[in-house]
Amino acid sequence: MDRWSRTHEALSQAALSLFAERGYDATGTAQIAERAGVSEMTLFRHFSSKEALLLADPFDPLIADAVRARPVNEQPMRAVVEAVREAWAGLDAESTAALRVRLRMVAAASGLGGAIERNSEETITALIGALADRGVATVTARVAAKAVISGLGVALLDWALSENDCLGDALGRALDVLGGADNA
Amino acid sequence: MDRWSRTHEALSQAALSLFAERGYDATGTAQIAERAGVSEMTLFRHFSSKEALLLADPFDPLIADAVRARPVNEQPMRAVVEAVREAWAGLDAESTAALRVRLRMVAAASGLGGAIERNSEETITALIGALADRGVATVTARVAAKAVISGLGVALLDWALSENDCLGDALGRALDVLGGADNA
DNA sequence: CCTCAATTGTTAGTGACTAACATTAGAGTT
DNA sequence: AACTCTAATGTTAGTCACTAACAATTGAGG
Repeated sequence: MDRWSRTHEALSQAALSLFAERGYDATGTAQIAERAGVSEMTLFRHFSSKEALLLADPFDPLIADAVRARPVNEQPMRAVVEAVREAWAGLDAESTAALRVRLRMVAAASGLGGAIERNSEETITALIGALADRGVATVTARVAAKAVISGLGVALLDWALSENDCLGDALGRALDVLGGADNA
Repeated sequence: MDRWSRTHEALSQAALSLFAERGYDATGTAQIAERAGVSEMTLFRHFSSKEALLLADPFDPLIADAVRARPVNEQPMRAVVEAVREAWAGLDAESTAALRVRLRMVAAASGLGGAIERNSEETITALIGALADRGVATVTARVAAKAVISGLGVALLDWALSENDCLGDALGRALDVLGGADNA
C-alpha cells in the first residue's frame, strides 16, 4: 500500500463517515479533507468531484466479459440485460449492504439525480466495447448501454429505499422490463 | 405577452446568441443577464440553472398522450418507444434545425453529459403517469421511461454531430434498439 | 548522503447559485 | 388621475465546489 493508496483510502473513509453523520449536502469538501488529514487540493487530485467520493463506480467492469459470453446473434438490449443479470448474481451480503447505504445517501441528497450514471462511465464504455466486438454499430451500442445502465440506476435507487426487498429480485424485474418482457 | 414572458424570452435569446458566439463554457451567467438587460438574480428566477437556458425541454409532453393511445396489453418499453416514434413524426424542418444547433452546443460543452435527461424530467414524469394509467407498476414505469429517454438522448447527440443524417431515421434506429429489435 | 520524481501544500481565484430585504413597475379600482 | 396591491426585479453579500500556478516535502533508489 503506497502513499497514494493510503490517502485515497483515508479520504474515502472520511467522506463516508461524514456523509453518514451530517448528510451529503451538509458536508463540505474542506471538512472531508480535514478529517483525512490532508489539504482540500489533494482531495480533488484523488477524486474528480465531491460525488465521486460517494459513488466510486459500484458497477463491475466484468459485465463487459459477460456480454462477450452471450450468443452472438442476440439482440443488443437483451444481451446487455442478461449480462448484467449474470454479473450481479454473485454479490455477497456485505457488499450489498454497503451499496444500500451509499444509495440511500444518494437518494437523500439533492442534486444527485443522474449521479449514478455519471459515475458509471467506465462501465458504459466497457459495455460499448463489448457490443462493438459483436459487430453492433457504435451508435446502437451506445444507446443500448446507456439505456440499460440508466434504467438500472432507477431500479437500484428504488431498491435502496425499500426495506424488505431482495436486490436480485429488484434487478431481475427491472432487467425484465428493459429486455422487453411483458410486466404489467 | 406579459412582463414575465418578455424577460424570459430576452434571457433565452441572450443566452443562445452568447453561446453561439463564445461557446457555452466561456459564457458567464452575468454576461447573459447583462445582454438581456436584467440582473443576474432575475436570471436564476427564470431558469433554475445555466444549462436550463440551453435545454428548455425540447421534448414534448404530448408523448404521454401517445402512450395512452397504445394498445393496453403492450409491453411497457415497446409502448413508450412507439409513442415517442409517433410523437416525433410531426416535427417541422425549422424546429429540427434549431434542435440540432442546441444539441451541438451541448456536445461541444464540457460537463453537460446527462444534461438532456436532467432537463427532460417533465417528460419522464409524464411518461410515468401515462404508464401508471395502464396499470404498470410504478417502479417498472420509472425504469422504462428513464431508459428510453436516456437512450434517446444518446441518439439525439449522435444525430446532431452527424452531418447528413435524417432525424427520423436516427430516432427510428435508436427506438428499434430500445424496443428490442434485432439490429446488429 | 544525494537525487529525482511523485505527492502534497499554499494561495488566490473563478463562477454558479442562494438568502434576505428593499424597490419598482403596472394592471385594476375608484 | 391618484391609489393600491401584487408580481417582478434589484441589491448586497455570501457559500461552496472546483481550478491554476508555484513552492515545499516526502520517500525510494543509487
